[in-house]
Amino acid sequence: MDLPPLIQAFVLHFGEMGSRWGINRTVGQIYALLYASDRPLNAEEITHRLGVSRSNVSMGLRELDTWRLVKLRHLPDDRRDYFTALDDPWAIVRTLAEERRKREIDPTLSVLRDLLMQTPASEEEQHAQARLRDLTGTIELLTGWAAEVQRLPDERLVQLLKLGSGVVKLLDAKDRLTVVLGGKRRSTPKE
Amino acid sequence: MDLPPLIQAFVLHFGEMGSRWGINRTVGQIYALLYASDRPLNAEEITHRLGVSRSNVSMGLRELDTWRLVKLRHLPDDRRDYFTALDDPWAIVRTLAEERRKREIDPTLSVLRDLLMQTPASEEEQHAQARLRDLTGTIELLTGWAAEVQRLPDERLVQLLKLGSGVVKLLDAKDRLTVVLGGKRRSTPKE
DNA sequence: CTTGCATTTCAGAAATTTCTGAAATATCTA
DNA sequence: TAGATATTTCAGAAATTTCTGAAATGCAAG
Repeated sequence: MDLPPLIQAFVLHFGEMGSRWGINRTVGQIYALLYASDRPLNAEEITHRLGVSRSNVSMGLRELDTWRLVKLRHLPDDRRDYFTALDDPWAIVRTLAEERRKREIDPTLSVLRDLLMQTPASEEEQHAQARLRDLTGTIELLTGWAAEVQRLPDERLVQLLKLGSGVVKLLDAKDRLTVVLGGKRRSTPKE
Repeated sequence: MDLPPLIQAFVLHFGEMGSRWGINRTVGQIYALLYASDRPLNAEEITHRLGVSRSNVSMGLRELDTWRLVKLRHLPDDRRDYFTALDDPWAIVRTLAEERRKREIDPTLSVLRDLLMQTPASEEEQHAQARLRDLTGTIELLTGWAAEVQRLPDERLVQLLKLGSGVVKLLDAKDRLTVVLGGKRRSTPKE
């Protein structure tokens, strides 16, 4: 591996962490390298910098492409493919959230819904179904929320995150206001 | 594997999905089995139900224990260990969020902060550092938010999730109110 | 069409992870 | 303490994933 120390440390760490997620070391390293790079790199350069085989880089780039985490570019008078990392942090967050939902959540929800349609053949299965119902409801609530938040413009998203748990105060304020002004019908807060 | 069809389908799916996360098939299956079960199970029972070796179950249970996803119990007049899954959906969400932060985010932040302290030895490293700074900021914002929300009681959390992107309306309303009533000083909205 | 890169594919090698059976350890009971 | 039962450990086997080099494919220019 042929990299300045600071970049190398970053690349190596991302390689390790990559394994914790569903991506392998090389894929993590390629992404880290592109992310930290000040210019687009071609596959050959990545190969030399990381010290892995050309074919491995090719496969890694394809994987990153399916994750929509890299962009392909071309430089004038050079017919090689050049790559840059998707590097806007909020774009990364959105992309990762979407892709992971597609790969991990959606298939699970699909199985769960299917199982909830079935008629339980025993007490045991009936109990299991009740548990599955719980789980499904929670996942639906979470992903529904994520999908809505996903649609907010970056600015709003940041605003929301900065507010943190402060939103709750807003919720309270809203409830009180609604009661006082006789707004939309809702259950009266007990506290 | 010796399970009623509905439960088996659930267990098999979780086994597969487990691989996408950092846990292996058996660990995923054990958790799914316990989650769907209507009573605590001992290791021997799990072994027979899943058709894997006793030692594999032992290791799997230990792993689930480090994730704090199973609870150990004892039944009267039986000295075997019995296990139940952490099954309250919100408890699961909280536990997973915490453990993943501990295992994935914290080490990364630690590396990033360390790299940000270093003096860049070149233009290239300087640019890389700027990127790392972006990334660090975003991760800190996200995890800070998560930590705050984590502290809310379940009820509040659900309330928040149900509101979805509706919070933004509240934010707007608040901004307008604040301006009108001359509340806490803040920059006046331009739009 | 042919030549000269650039990239992809893919079979097998290498590395890593998972799983097992046997032995070791721990714990309760008599 | 010995014996019975429960659990853990761990070295090596099995399975899976990752990586490589060589060959195949693609594609623009001459």
